[in-house]
Amino acid sequence: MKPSIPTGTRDFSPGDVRRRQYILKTISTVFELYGYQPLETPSMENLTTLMGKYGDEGDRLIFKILNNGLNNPVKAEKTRAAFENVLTGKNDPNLTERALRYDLTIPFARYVVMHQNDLALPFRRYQMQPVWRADSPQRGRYREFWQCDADVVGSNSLINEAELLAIYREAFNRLGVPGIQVKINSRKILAGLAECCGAPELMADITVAIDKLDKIGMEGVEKELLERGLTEEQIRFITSYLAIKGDTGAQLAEMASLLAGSDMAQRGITELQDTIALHNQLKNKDWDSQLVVDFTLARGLSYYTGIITEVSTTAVKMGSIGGGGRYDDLTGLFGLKGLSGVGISFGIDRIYDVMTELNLYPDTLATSTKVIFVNIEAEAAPAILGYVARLRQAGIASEYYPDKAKFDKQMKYADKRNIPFVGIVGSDELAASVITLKDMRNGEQKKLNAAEIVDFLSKAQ
RNA sequence: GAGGCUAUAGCUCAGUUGGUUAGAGCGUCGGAUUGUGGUUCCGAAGGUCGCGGGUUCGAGACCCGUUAGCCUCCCCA
Repeated sequence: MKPSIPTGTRDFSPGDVRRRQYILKTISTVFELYGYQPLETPSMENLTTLMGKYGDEGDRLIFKILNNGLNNPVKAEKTRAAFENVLTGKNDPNLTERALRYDLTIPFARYVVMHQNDLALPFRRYQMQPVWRADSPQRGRYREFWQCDADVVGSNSLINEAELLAIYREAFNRLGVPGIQVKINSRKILAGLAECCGAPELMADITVAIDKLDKIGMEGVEKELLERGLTEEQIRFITSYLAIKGDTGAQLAEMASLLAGSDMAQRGITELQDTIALHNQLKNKDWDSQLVVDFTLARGLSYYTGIITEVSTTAVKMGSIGGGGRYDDLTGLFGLKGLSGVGISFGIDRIYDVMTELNLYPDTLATSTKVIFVNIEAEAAPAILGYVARLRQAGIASEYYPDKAKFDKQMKYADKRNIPFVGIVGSDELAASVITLKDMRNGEQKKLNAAEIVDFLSKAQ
């Protein structure tokens, strides 16, 4: 049988894992700097927790888990009825009642409601775990991928928004990803647009269409709006909305006058202005990313209500590598009303792909073991095991090639593993109680005793 | 859900209008070299040409079906 892995998943070899851990470590360090605490939730949730939270398309993409014990003859009738139910496109708990998590936000909301009595609000948490989507894979899209979320619940302050934007910029600055654009918009402005053109019920259709502006152009957007049931007059209004350009201040002022008829939109504009002003107090001059207002930014998830944000890079052709926003009543879905939240997410797999394509990792990630002792003289085993024990005690990663093999083969092994030093203890060295230490990068060799080798390798790069 | 492309050695791929026994590079193993890696040189192993059917004297190639993978749209990180 030819081994394979499911579509849209991948193996990560040792070097890959080091690169991914570097990304995760960099981001978690920034999260911690901003006071966020780690959280983990189960890979699977009850299906009822997830269904209906991500829109129709989202529901379709949830990976469901088949119940165990379906072959139980006692339940055969129920199971058959459940299967009929599923054939009509519904879910049935007699067939499936659990699913793999689709994102980290809904499980977090579920967690907050379940642990509300133990939490000190406002509660800031970060979470770095895989999520699963039953989507058909393509470039930058996987069925299993990692997200890295930071959310805060129990605070309405825009300081949170301003800080989360700062987290994006700080993290991508530390990772050294070029061409980063952090785009922001407000759901309230989008709602105001729908309101002002007299089609509040078509807000979703309008946002989906205008979100594609940079992809399909103004004509494409107009065509799509028409198909989605907007009138010519409404489309003209949306066109004038999309035509607003210039620097941030001017754009916001112009938008305020265009959407003068909507209180909702005015609130959204004020929130954007305030968020940017707060962010400007926090920002670091060294960050070379851009914070840009983008009125076409929509974002799919239906639960957002305030500021929304999305991150992309101009350096590589790739979809968004992060996104987030405010959701006023997320926990309300689970019975806890009046708790507002705001959060962001880093798409680790896309960030990893971008950084791999641009080769943005520090060289130091490659090294692991510092010295390997070759196995050429069986009698030397006790002495060498003593050496590696001392080296490890001193914090130096050391190995002893476990099998007696040809010298040549062991040297090739050390070379392939990129191990910088090789320790040689044959009969001569054993008799003299020394180690011949070879630096694989320049070929130089020297004889050291046990104390000297610990000292030397502690200092050696 | 709609459309396009691909499937040949462990990996990446070549294979001429259909013509003898299926090719390369990389990797693996052995040797040059039983106490010295990277660079060389020699040799070896490794194939149901995705699967099933059809056309043909003859199919890796052409046709039909099927499965899987990749890509685009939709949507998303």
